[in-house]
Amino acid sequence: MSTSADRGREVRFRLLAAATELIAERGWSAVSTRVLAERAGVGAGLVHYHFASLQALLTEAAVGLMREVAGALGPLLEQADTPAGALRLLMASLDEYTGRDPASMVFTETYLAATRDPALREAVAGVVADFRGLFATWLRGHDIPAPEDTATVLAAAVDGILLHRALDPAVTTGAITPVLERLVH
Amino acid sequence: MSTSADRGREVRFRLLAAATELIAERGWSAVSTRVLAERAGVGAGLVHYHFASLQALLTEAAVGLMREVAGALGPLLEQADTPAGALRLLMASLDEYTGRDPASMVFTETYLAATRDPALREAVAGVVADFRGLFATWLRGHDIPAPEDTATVLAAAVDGILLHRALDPAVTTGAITPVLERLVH
Amino acid sequence: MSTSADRGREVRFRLLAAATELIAERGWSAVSTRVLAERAGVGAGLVHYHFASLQALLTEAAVGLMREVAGALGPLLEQADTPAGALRLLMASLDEYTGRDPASMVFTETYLAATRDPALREAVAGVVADFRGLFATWLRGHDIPAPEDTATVLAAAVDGILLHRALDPAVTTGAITPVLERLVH
Amino acid sequence: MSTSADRGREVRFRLLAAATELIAERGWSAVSTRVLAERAGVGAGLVHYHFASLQALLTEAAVGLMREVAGALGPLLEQADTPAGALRLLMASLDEYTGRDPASMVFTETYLAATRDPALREAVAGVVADFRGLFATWLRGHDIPAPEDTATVLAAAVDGILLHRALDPAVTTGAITPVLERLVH
DNA sequence: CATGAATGAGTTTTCATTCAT
DNA sequence: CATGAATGAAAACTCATTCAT
Repeated sequence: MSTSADRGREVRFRLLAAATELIAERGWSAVSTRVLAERAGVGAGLVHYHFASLQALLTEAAVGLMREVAGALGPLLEQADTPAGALRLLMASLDEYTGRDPASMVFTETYLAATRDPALREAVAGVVADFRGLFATWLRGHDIPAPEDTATVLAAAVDGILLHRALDPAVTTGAITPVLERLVH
Repeated sequence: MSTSADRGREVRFRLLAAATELIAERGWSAVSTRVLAERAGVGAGLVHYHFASLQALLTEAAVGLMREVAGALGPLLEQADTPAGALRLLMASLDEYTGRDPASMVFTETYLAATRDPALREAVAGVVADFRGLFATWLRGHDIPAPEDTATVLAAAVDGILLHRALDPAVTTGAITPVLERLVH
Repeated sequence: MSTSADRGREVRFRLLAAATELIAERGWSAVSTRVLAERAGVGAGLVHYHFASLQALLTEAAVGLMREVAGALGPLLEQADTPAGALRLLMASLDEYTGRDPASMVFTETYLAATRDPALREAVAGVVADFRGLFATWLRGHDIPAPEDTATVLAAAVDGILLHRALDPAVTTGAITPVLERLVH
Repeated sequence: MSTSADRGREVRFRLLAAATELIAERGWSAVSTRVLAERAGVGAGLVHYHFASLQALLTEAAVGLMREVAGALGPLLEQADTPAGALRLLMASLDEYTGRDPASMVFTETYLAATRDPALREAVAGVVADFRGLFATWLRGHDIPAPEDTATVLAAAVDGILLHRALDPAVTTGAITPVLERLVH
């Protein structure tokens, strides 16, 4: 019933949520403590009360979101019978992401920020490795040659597609899926 | 003979060169006029003398570099006989880019900056469209089905690979090329 | 038996000990409640529970240490037979202080802080007056002319030496003692 | 006639003057950019335009003042015929400093700050070494035994006296001079 | 007696841009 | 064509203190 600790948790949560929104809207390096606190509806001083630094807060928020999104691959693969089916399910789920939606933007922003922050890079690399590993295991179980490398290409293609779709909405899964299916025959 | 105008051109050029370096090193939004002028070896006031704004300078520099790099596709395709051969040449040229080198960084930085700057987006979209168009035409001439969409996938894959390779150097063209060849039989 | 009150005393003591450490390490005005509580191993809120203000805590800690150090003069003088002997004992005890050790730093930090805090100044002036008075009485008993003023000069010299020794370790008691002996024949 | 550069020099000068005032009034670590700019009557942004950091500005100001004050020893010694005479002149000039006046405060504040800033320490140590060296040379020329060590003691005594006089105005040169004369017989 | 979340003003520093020369 | 001083807002971060629990 300790309302004090509860309020603390609530504030932390709101800050993390505001962080993902703002990374998407303004870009990683344009998220300021001021706007962050304002968006979260808390006092500006609380940012550094709950987090060691702004970077630490952004990192926790971004990696959390990435893990959540990438974690959807597991259930998705369980529903698939054939590689082509899995690919179609993956592409279907990709339709939720326009390349300019919050989640897509956070992915790319974080990839880029990771280039300049070793701690962040390690965390992000972990998420990507998990995604690739899970996919590769499934592909091997379905007799796809070079399953590791195929997973690597598919993971990269997914992010590349989001990157390009942010510039050009004509990059649709409808057009792309038939081409990508060639990868899993 | 107009030494004065020549010096002006020289300063402009040096500023543009410094801009691409710094976008790569520090990230698009962390390039400041002071550092820019220092790197170019000119007075700080000159930035706004030669360019309307810092953003305008960054845009001109980044798009210029992108056009230059993407323009290498033409000569490359002229050397190729078969689609698989073209892919191998493309991958070979990709080995120059580690994902963390200046050119790669400028590409990703600019993709992201373009998300938030309409003028920049249009310019970048143009570069990408040219790349895709050139590639698609070539693929059509070599009887690849769905040449446009194949070019789209390949262009996206290339950028996705650079993005992932920045995080994990194990993403090598050696591993990836055989998989990508499936896209072009 | 009152464990609760005992714990309170213990916390007070730990805070005071942490305060002298931190005044020495960081300087009087750079001691913050957060670091203080951390060093003492107690919650941050306790600082203001046990002390009226941070300044009050620092004052109590610093003056306590000064009184302790200055109080060593009494026993020292009891061991001395001649003025020169007393001086040599004083200089020998001065060798414990390098000018950059915790006690020396607290002395100088507190002298300076006292300049701007009347309550602190009074307390510090009392400590110095006691030191001078004790020394002067002893000097008078040993037929040194102008015992008060001699004590004043010696007390000032001691602090001046610590101040200079912090900058230049070559200011050793070995070199200085023969000169200071001239003050007491 | 370049008013622009002149104004720059003027601003630099005013900032340095304001710095010594404020170090004396508030203490080294309590001088903030805001108050500094306000006192100097310039915009707050100018502090970091003209100086690399606040510490650099404080250092330049303090060391400049110390050199100026310590430099007065030379002319003073030229006026003196005997060691006792030199001491009396030194003490007379010391009467300008009450221990709580700007110059005295800057000296002690800077000694203390030098403890925690290597660059500052070196600069301050240089000033003190010059003072001691000049004095020692003069003492040697007047047949004082152990001239170096005597100069060391006198320099330390002078600063110690200022330190104690800040706490207790009763520490007058009138009382002290006769005692110190014993050092130069 | 103790906790730790919250506050709001404070800190140094960096910035793009303007403008007089 | 070029300089560099100036501006004013914004950045991240720290702080002593209060207070509900």
